[in-house]
Amino acid sequence: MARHPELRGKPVVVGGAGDPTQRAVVATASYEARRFGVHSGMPLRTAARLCPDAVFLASDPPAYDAVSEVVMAALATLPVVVEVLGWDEAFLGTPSDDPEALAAEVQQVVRDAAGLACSVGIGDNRLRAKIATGFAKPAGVFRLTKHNWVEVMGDRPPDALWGVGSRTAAKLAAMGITTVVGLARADPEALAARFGPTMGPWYRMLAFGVGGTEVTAAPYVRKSRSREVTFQRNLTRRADLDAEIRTLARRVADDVAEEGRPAVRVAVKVRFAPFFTHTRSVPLPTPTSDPAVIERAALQALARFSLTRPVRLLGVRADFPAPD
DNA sequence: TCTGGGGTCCTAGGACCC
DNA sequence: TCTGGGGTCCTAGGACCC
Repeated sequence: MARHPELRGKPVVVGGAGDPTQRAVVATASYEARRFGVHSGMPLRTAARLCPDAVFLASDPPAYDAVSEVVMAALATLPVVVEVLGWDEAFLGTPSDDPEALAAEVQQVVRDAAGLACSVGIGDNRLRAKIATGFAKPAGVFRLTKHNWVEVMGDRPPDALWGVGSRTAAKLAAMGITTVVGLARADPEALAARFGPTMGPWYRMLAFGVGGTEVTAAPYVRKSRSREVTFQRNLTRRADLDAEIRTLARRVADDVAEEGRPAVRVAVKVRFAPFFTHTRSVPLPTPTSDPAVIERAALQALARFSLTRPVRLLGVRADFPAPD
């Protein structure tokens, strides 16, 4: 909307190359488009069917990188600890007697710096602040704390919680758990038996609204770098697969070099038609950033697959050593 | 001819060791 | 003529998030 004011008020869908006949998904959509049922993650093709009059725009990551930097730099001028979460989100950590006033200040600072509106969620921990942000949209402010947690969240489905997705929600439903309150009252032993000793009890804690409060400005240390590509037409020839893996491996090697730390493992991801995804990985004999070694390892990993079905996606990932 | 790209974390099974 | 118990490491897959 900032780049194309003439599109304000119209249904706009952003994703892929902006061509709804291609294999790609919706990155984001204007509220006008959402009214037709369009949402993030939906195939562009489907979006075009639901909303044929929508304007389709290509995703432009370099532009979002640049604007994101402007926004995050603006947030850094505030008397808070800023923890960046991605292109368009950050935790701001601070005690405050008047968080709504601070939220208004945040919105003003972002508007001045980037000409963008934003939503602010206020919470007494990270989980509640994060969930509150959803209720603040569009461009509003919402406060979620222990005082209104049950009232706001109690009757909602468990996947309203940050960390519970559709798969877990379905498993919970099969156990008879269909609300946040129901999850809070669930038997921890039963949850541990179903989801493991870490995840089971953790889901129940989420239902109580329990979450960490620390916000850190410590620099982000990546644990892996990866590149992947979905082909517009499935690949079947082995020579084509090898060539694509070489290209991806070289891009990953560039990323590893940029990281300034050697990689210890290389993994290859293959998505077969219609949609089965498998991975194979090989440890590197010694930590390295050498593009030739990374490329050879990727080809080795690819060779471990039985490549009989058509391939719709290939990916290469390099892992960095785990911290001591 | 539905289903992106870039990440993180947890789980489970097998190998291996004492 | 039946094959323990405990531990660690490696690997692949699943789930989730932006």
